[in-house]
Amino acid sequence: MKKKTTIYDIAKELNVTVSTVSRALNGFSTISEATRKAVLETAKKLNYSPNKLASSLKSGRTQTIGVIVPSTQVHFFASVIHSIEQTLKNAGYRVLLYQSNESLENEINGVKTLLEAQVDGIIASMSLETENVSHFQDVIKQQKPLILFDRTHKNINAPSVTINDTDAGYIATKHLIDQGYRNIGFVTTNHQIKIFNERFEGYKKALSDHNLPYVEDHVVFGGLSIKDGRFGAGKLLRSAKVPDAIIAGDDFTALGVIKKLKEQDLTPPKIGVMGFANETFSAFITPNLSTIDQQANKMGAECAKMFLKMVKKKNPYEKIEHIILEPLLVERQSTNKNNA
Amino acid sequence: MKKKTTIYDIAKELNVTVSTVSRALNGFSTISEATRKAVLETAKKLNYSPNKLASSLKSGRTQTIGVIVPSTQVHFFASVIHSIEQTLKNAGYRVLLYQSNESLENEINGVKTLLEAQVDGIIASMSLETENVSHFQDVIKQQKPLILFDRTHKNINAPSVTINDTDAGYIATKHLIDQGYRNIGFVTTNHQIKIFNERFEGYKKALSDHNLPYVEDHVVFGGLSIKDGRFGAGKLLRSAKVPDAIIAGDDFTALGVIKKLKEQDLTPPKIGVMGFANETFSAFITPNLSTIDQQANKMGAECAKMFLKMVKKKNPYEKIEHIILEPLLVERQSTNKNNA
DNA sequence: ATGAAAGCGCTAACAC
DNA sequence: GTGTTAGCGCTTTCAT
Repeated sequence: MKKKTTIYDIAKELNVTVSTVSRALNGFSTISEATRKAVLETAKKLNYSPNKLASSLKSGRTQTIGVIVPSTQVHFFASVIHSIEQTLKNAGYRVLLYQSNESLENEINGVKTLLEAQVDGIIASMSLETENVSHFQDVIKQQKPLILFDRTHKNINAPSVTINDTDAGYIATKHLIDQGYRNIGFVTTNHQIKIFNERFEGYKKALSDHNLPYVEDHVVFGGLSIKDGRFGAGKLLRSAKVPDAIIAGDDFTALGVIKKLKEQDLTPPKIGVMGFANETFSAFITPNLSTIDQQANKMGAECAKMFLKMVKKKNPYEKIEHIILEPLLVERQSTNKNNA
Repeated sequence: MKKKTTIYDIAKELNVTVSTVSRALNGFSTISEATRKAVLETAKKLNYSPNKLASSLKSGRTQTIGVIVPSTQVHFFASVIHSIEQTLKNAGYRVLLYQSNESLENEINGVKTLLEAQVDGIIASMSLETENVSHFQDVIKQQKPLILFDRTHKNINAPSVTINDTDAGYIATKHLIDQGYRNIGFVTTNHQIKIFNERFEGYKKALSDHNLPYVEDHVVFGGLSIKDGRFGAGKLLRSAKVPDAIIAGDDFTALGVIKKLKEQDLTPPKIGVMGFANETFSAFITPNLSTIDQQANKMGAECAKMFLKMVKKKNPYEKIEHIILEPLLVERQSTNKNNA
């Protein structure tokens, strides 16, 4: 393995200095056309490939952004990552990926790792475990752009891109009410993540706006998964007054709810079911699932644009923007009461 | 924004030299316990965070691996990335992500970008467009580990992790035959990617092993998508002898096939349908879809392990290993002929 | 239009 | 056990 070509090799070959080569390579205007051409040719001939590490060390900027998500296995996060990378690569940035796996410890390590790698900024969605957010404060302290999406936290004063989750909860509930359902249950999580609280608030507000009582027995706090959905539905079916519709914390949980209901011959829309997230499968299951679309692609693109905006400011935190996307109601069979 | 602390600041504070600090920080044994402790404390006090860029520049290793996939939106790739990152982070490596979006140009740029970022190796699955592979040869020329997974190419002499796609095609076909289907159609792609050719070979071999004729009209070459599936199914339904089962190139295509069949009141398993990939939704659609699992998580983990093995050799290409995982048959309703 | 040289933060070979 | 110093490859200020 022969040593890699550096600008010194090019300089030597042409009997010029490295500064000339560097300028030629970077398209400075103070270089004679002849020199530039010679440099470019020699670079090609010697198979030169720039070492961005060195220029990063000098400039203090790596053209790399860190992205922290719970898991790429969750389609929503994979989609957000997709658009972040797509958008940012066009602006000359690379994406360094880190998964927290819903663990706070991992997340802390992620921030540390990414900062040590000298990323120019971080885009993150928090783990379910995260309550103390001091690791994220470290990013802000360094005056590097930090953008939070979807799962944010009240104690952190950074820009964010979210959907309006109160609206999301409201819209989901209102949709069920509009369809004629009156006793609406809710299977959600007890984690202290803003979005879940907000959806719950939206749910309560919709009930109250439509003069429906809030029934404590109609809310199940647990985890979010197919299994939790089955469990939640089971619990609701055993409650004093059985709900005629159920909102689940996400589409997987909704799937569990549906499975349970099918077993009891209460296949939706007999009992209405709504999810959150609009996973790929939700359109294809039977009955297909009404849900709230969280605009993953748009969210990723907005995060990327926000980063690009912040990164060119001397003080990125001078004016903190919060972008709130509107949740989209996706009406499907599982809430189509008239066809019950 | 105050300047970041370096080992020089720590050295000055303690009246020692940077080498001492460096040694203490890196746990060299030639440092007195007292000094080490003092350094560690001061580092903490000054909020020191190492600049890995600098050490990478010095050492020539970045502890970063590049991963190139068509798109994180495809669940299979997202899963592979998931395990790669999980496995590699434990070994102290970071993952730099690049999506080709099935475009050769992007893929070429990806390799270039990652090499310029001085990654220690690359794990990649090729775009559908890729026929010329010289950009990948550049990685090998640099003697950096290159590991290809799932979508490989005959012209590239690098380690790979794949599933046995001939077997996959064979197993899928044989399963249908075992279920009693006799006229088996195939909706696949015309792209020159090894895995698709191999599945097709497996399909033909299974037919011949079971004394079934290979009927040219029963094979549709097109794209892979829900739409292509509908189209392919439509074409097969119009053929002289309508097939009683259809294998689709992937689960999305299978979904399209199923939709078309449902419209014609030929809902599987009336006509049997098999997919490839075992996407999340495949278990939840109606009828749920028999498919071939490609062991995404295992594949990612194997890629990561292969990289770790190669990276510690002086000549990583001394002995090129090809890991071939067995495809897993996932039997579900869509091929359950006895329940038709 | 080009050259000389300092320095980004860290490591390591070589002294003492 | 600790210090000195020369780079890693590149950018950039200051000269010429």
